[in-house]
Amino acid sequence: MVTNKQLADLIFPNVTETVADLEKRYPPRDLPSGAEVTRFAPSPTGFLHTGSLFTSMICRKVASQSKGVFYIRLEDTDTKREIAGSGEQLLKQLNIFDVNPDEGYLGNSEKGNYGPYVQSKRADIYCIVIKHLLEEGKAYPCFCTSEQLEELRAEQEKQKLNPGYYGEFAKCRNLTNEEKYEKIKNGEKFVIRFKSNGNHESKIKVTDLVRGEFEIAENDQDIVIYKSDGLPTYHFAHAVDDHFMRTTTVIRGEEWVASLPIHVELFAALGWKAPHYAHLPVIMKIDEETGNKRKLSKRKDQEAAVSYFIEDGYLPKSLIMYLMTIANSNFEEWILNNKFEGMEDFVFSFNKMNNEGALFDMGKLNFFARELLVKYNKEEITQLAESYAKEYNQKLYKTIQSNRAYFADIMNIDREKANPRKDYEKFGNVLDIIGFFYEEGYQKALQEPLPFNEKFAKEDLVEALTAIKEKLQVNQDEQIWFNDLKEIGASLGYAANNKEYKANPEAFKGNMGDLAEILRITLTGRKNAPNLCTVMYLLGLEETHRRIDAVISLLK
RNA sequence: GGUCCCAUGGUCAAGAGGUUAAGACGAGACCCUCUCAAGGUCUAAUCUCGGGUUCGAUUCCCGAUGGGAUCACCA
Repeated sequence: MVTNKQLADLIFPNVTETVADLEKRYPPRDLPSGAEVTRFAPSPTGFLHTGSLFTSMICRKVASQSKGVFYIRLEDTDTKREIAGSGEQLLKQLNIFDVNPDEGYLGNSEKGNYGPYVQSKRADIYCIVIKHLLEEGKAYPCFCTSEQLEELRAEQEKQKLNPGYYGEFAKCRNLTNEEKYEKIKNGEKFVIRFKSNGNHESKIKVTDLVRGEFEIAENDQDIVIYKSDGLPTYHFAHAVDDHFMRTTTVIRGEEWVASLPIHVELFAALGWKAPHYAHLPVIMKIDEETGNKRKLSKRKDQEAAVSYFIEDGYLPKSLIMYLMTIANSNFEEWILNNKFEGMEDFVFSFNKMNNEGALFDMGKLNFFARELLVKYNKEEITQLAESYAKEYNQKLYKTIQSNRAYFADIMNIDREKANPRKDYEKFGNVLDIIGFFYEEGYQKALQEPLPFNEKFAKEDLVEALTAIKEKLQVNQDEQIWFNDLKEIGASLGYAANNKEYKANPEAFKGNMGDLAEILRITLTGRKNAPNLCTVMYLLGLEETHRRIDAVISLLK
């Protein structure tokens, strides 16, 4: 007769510690009442996903506002999918968004008394708990091969039964201890399964901080908790880690709702109190092919990777701000009332969260991004652009370096005034906007046909430009400058007074708008630009004349 | 397909058994104006459908439809 204990000893001969020892090693946290312990638990399988940023941002917020703890745990139990270095990468990107852990995995090191915070280093802990389950007869080794499991699945599908390893289909469940003992002795490969007592026909009530209370079928699957590679599966690691790390609130993606019954049963079998759960909606996007909503996909959507926003020169805070509007429906009004400042004072609450996945709205992100960028003064915005460019945009960096003061002046156009321009939402496209200030961008514009108004003959254009070149001075004062231009215009037959022009357009060559447009196109190559007085001032008289000459010769 | 969740303008959404059904982004118009941006004023645009309960339903209930999530020795 082989007892559970003997079987457990055979499987884990070196495990001597007990669950009680673990309880002692990881005592309840000493925190003020109401403090929440949250965690972000990524797998090191790639770069930070926008949805993960969303989740971790909320974890950070919930812990902070309750004076609790937010920690990071690396879930690296899937050795096949692991990408080297991505754990560090994740951490670095979180840091860019100011989502920093209080404890846990920190790359090369870790901090806190509830570690290790990397699952692959916790094998001994999982084994202690599994051994305990084995001894209690709540888990058992399973020797089924993947082929056998596939066959089983195929058969179940044929019979339209729920697929999986449960009830009568859980063959290894019925093996006697002697048989199990024998197989293990013979070196047969095995996994360890949790023995479920659940009934798929009955329902359990679960409570979710976002979704409220709802019913869901009990788990009846004998899920794998210990893989043949000696590492635990997610479900088991979740129960063990979040128990011993004393997590109070598990905040994770909606994709986990379906496995909640497993987790509930696991916690109950272990005799532990389950944490609170908050399952967050997924951020979506309309699929161009099907027209349906779908999860933001790293492969298809650039905005699924936070690196996209970083590399395109968005202020990290603007993404966070936008994400917060998805997180809490009352945030947007709040932040508007607070003039886009003091986000950390906003009180997040789960019941202000919609449990439907929102469509990612680039337009709204851009709105926040512009509002944020407009707050910086000349030196700050230049500094920001410079440090972005240095790391992510060499072309912009060279442009800035060629004449930093000039770049600063350009960025400062109509900036330090009551109603500043809001030209930029990110630094990735500033060169598209201000390129004409530079020789390269200007030359590029000259390659295209210049968009002069067709009502003017070439001779008119040359005449106007010649007069401007002769008489118009650079001036910082917009009024003086514009009066000068008016005078020139009047002498050429352009109406200085628009009402007069409108009353009798035939009497004039055009109005001041027409004349200004001729100059504008000449200096910038385009019909839209910041006010011409400033453009001319920044370009300088010499460059202005050079450009006028260039266009005149182009016209001839 | 089974199970769970969800359904208000283009998007994010507030809302209550009786409302002129908020607000924000976006769009359009006008004003300002050397163009653009900004700013100001204004406009258009929403309760998926069918039953039931009720004096009255967009709101509560049921069903349909649609959408989302999930069904691994992945997390």
